[in-house]
Amino acid sequence: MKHILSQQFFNRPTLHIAQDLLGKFLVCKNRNSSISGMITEVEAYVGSEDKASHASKGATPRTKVMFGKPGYWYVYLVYGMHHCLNIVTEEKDYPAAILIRGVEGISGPGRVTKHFKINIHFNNTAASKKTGLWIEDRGLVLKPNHMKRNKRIGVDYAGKWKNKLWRFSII
DNA sequence: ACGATGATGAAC
DNA sequence: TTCATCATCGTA
Repeated sequence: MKHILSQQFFNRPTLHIAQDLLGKFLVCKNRNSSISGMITEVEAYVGSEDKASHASKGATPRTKVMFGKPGYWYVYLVYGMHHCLNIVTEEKDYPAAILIRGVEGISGPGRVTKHFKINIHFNNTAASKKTGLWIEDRGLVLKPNHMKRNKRIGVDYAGKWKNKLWRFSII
């Protein structure tokens, strides 16, 4: 009862996927090591209109991956120091992604990438066993009352979009 | 409360 | 080519 989330899993409405990702497991594997952890907090960025999303500026060299196929990683360097890991969602040409903000025992997107040793080289690669970084379902079922939704963090510049309750976490 | 630290995108 | 900005974190 353990399977890797497919590209089709990510070709759905982003807010649904975001909630579904809670309780799933992020796995990073190479020839020397294997690390995994339960996803506990995510944040959604949906569409070109979302001023909090990098995609609101259109497709640029950095953001074009958000306009690509679902199930691909979007990794970027923020504040010159920390990497952020996102999974691209929804059909090609519709820009959306979900930021992995926390896994069990690790809180904060910069800490997640540091712990999993995820850097820019994963950008625009598929979430799959082949690339060594994927998300899997281990049969864990969360009850709705064990989840909560809140405003996103670090997007105070985004006008009305800063108030969207698009951050989901396990209580 | 604030500095670190460098890529990014827009303006010039 | 310059410049402001930034989906953060550790230290104070």
